[in-house]
Amino acid sequence: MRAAPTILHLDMDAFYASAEQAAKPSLRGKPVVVGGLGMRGVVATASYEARRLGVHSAMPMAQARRLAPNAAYLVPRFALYRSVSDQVMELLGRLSPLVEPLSLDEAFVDLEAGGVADDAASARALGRQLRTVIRAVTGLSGSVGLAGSKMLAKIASEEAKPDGLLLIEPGTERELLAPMSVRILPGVGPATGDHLRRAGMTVVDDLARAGEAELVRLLGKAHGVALHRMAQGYDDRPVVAERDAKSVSVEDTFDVDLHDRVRVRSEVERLADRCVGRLRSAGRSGRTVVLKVRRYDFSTLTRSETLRGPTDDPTVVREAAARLLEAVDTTGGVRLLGVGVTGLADFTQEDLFAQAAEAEHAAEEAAADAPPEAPPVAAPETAEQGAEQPAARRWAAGHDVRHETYGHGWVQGSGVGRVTVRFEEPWSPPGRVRTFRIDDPQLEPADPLPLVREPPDYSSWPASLPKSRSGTGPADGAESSP
DNA sequence: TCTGGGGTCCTCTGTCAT
DNA sequence: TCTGATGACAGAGGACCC
Repeated sequence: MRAAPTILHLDMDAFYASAEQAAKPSLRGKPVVVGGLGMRGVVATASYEARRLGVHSAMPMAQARRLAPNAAYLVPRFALYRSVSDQVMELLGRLSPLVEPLSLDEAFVDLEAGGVADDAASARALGRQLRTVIRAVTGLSGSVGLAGSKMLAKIASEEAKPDGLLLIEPGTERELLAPMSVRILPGVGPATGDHLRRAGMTVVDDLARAGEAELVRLLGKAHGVALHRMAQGYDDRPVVAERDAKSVSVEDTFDVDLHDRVRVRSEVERLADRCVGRLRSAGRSGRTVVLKVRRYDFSTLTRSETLRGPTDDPTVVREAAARLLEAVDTTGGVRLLGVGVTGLADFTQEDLFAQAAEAEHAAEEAAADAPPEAPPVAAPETAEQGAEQPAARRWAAGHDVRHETYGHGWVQGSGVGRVTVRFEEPWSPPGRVRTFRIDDPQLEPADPLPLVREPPDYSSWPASLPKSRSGTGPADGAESSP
């Protein structure tokens, strides 16, 4: 364990939902739910207002609608979230060369490697400044955890949420963790939590007292040893700045189970092409092709095939996926299909058979591609509007539009040949709603606007702010230490 | 209530070579 | 030649995370 709080964990608060509220003044203070709007969608993020109504991440969207019928339901806009995330990561990068992003809204920073904080007071001051700067630059709030390890920094930011900062003083870890639920520890999900509960262990202290041998007996070597160490507050995992992807995969859940074997096969080929597209745009190739099938009863199986060398050839991946599908019984219906590639490499080594096969297939493909393929039952993110609208003019809920007369707005809803738009910008007061025909020529899709029109100049931060300043920071949120 | 999508890591089992 | 131990690897599945 380290002697000073040298790891910072930043977690943006209800990130997707907060970004939507920042972009859409009329949604501020109101319940907002972001997620898949199809019949089988789930909640990605709920605003704190929606959480108070019982809506939470991973909840089926149908259930969320029952709990919060008046909430705004929006599809995710990853382009917007990514641009905000880039701003935040750039700020973190000024603190240290070692920044480990966990997702768009979360990251670890090794403050020791950055040499920006040498004691608890300066770490706390830095965390406070960071929250202030992030709010000024992005318009959003984030919570900061400071501790001597990744695990504890993450627990600290979790405890600080929303919009807070928590520093765990070195030496207090064990005492702090002892009464917490075992579920607070990384790697303890519903299954392991249940397993431990049946063995009479519900809080972290139970694990620390149980001893390593008992946890290994219950959970296996790797998990048991790691959990026992973490239960005592030990975690020496380093902050890793660059992580290479180990697999690439795509999958689709269908609004209605697929029964037609021919259709299943064509979907697998489509997914294989999409997967290769992703693989190629990352400049990678892969050696093992994985097919994933979730059946009507939610049972999931995977089948994989390892090729003689890595490939980024769509024909090779398509054929491997098709071979794997042959071995799967799909009677009863298919709910989800996925195609992935693992064993990634930076080069390809096509075998001669595959290349020969590709040449053979070239002619067949030209013929097969001629008639347009039937569209999927529903693209998950546009399922709601999909049924009654032509593919060229889909207006997804929450997406930005521009109207020649009324300016910038966002789609509030659409259906029966009409689209309803609310005209407002992140810095305007709540705007008016107007309805148009879906093919109105004056209405165009638009790029998201930045959430802050004129962010203050923080280009010289953190050097521009005093390094050690404890107790005089802006009172913009909860702050504590245990 | 009825369960997304994109990942990572671990464990177990079977096969094959030594 | 047969047998068992061992390790590497592939394949499948489970759990977890955001």
